[in-house]
Amino acid sequence: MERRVRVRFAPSPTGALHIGGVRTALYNYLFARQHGGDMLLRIEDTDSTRFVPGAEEYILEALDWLGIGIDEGLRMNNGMIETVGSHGPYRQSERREIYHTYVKQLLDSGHAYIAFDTPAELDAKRAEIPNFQYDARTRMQMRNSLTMPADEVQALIAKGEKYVVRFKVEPDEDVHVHDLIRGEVVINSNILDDKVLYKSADDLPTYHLANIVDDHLMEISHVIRGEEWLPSAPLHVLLYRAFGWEDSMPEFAHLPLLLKPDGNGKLSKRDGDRLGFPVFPLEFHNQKDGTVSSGYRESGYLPEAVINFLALLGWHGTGDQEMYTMDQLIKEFSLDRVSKSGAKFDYEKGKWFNHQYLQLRSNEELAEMFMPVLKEKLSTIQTKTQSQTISNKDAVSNHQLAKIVGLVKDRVNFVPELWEQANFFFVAPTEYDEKSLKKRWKEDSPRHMQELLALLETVSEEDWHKNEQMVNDQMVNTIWHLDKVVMPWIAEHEYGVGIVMNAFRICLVGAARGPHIWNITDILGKEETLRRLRTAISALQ
RNA sequence: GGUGCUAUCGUCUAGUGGCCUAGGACAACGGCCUCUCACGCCGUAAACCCCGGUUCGAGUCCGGGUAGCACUACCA
Repeated sequence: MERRVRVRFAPSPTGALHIGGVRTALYNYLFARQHGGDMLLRIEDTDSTRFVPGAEEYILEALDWLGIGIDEGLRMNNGMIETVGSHGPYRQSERREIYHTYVKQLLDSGHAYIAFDTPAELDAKRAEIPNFQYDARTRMQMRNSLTMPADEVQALIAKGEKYVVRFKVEPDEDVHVHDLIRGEVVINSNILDDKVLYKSADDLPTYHLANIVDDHLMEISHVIRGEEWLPSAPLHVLLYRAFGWEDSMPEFAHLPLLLKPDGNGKLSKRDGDRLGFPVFPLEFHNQKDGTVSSGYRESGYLPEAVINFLALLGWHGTGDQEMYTMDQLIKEFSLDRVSKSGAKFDYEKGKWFNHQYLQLRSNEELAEMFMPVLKEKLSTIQTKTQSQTISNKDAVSNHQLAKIVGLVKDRVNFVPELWEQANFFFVAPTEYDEKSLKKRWKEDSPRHMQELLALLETVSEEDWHKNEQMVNDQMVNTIWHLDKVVMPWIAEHEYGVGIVMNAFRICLVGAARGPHIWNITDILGKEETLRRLRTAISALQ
């Protein structure tokens, strides 16, 4: 019988969603879509002490931004959280009643017991016995319903004494876990401890119990999660068995971890701060500890680039293809092509992906994304210099901005970088790059510029922007009218083309950089070009 | 310490016993293009953790080392 594919992403609202978690969500999503199944989102908030306000919204918004769609459970819809599906509630904190039933079932069937040991007592035990483990060897020395008379247990509970329910792990049994990525994993139950399943202190189960109960009730067919869960997978198998659900137990797939780019170990929040790149999809303001974490979205990343980048960190298709759309990923993804070993987070590759996807966007789209950045930059300059340097009237038209963006986009990886590449279009140079001057500003340059100024003054406003496209050998060459004016003049006086043009460039840009000079003069216009020329001539005497 | 997982260029990876003189991509380096800086294009350098075994033949299978990582909570 073919079981309907139902997978879930079950984050904990303890802060911003880590990029590794995003990848787990992505793989779940790809798997669900490929099999025409359901992608669920469930919130695992069974640790009341670690709850962070806003984390849930953050997680849902991040997935929404990335295009990782949710079919059931909690999801974001136009900025509002909505719940869909008939297997709810989808927040574990709202499922207390359900867990009570199953805790009782385990207690009644003898698969679990009640324990009263306080944290302090447990600590003492750990200090006393090296490698202490609460299990078959030690549980009879502890304060629990296995060692105490039933009426005493009832009395303590009635008194309001805090207790936990522990899973009774049978010793010396080889537990087999079939993993879709790693094959058969066998672990002896002796190394498992009697895990806490439920704590009366906050009337909530722990992850292990809630996870099994929910996956069963929500009819999850495949559990795709990080490798850090592999060691507890045998416990989960035992739990399914204790409930009598082994026949409908989901399949497991444990994903390799995302590692630090330098050194070793799991990628952590700290690494982002330390190495200067985001480890979260969106910027997050943690209300609990007041920290702010940078995000991919705010850093100028395109969601499709983040998806592509993440997809290839631990998975690879059959060929040499690197660029994948979400639809292609859905088609090509397969768990047996997921690597077994951890992947160091290659931030440089991420930048490259963003560059690729940026080039695929239209100039108009990029201009729209760049507009807020531009406005902000211009306003800070304006306040700093009392608007002396703003040369381009007040507003830049969308059309004009798209044109500018088109000239420089191939040299940036991120939208905000457009400013560094295009700032001279909006602000006249106030100083001239020393290195460029040293190399390109010659003794004759002031005289050359003087003559060039005179020459350019003769060009009509109309001719200034004129150009024609020459097509030959599939190459499109733009011949500008100004080119036809200036080049003969250079040739006639036997000036060096490089010498004149570079000096001219410095006058307009302030440095030896930027797109083709006639593109610059076109955008700047005659008036502004000549003004910058005059300013430079007097400044660089 | 215990248990488990993993091991190909600096990084992500292709490789499922002969197609491997180990392929691609990022990064690095060099060249070309060019009025500049970039982009782009072309090229260079760069890896099978070690030791055994199986086999006519091993990066690929097996065993043992070694190393890295994860887990070892009334966290998830």
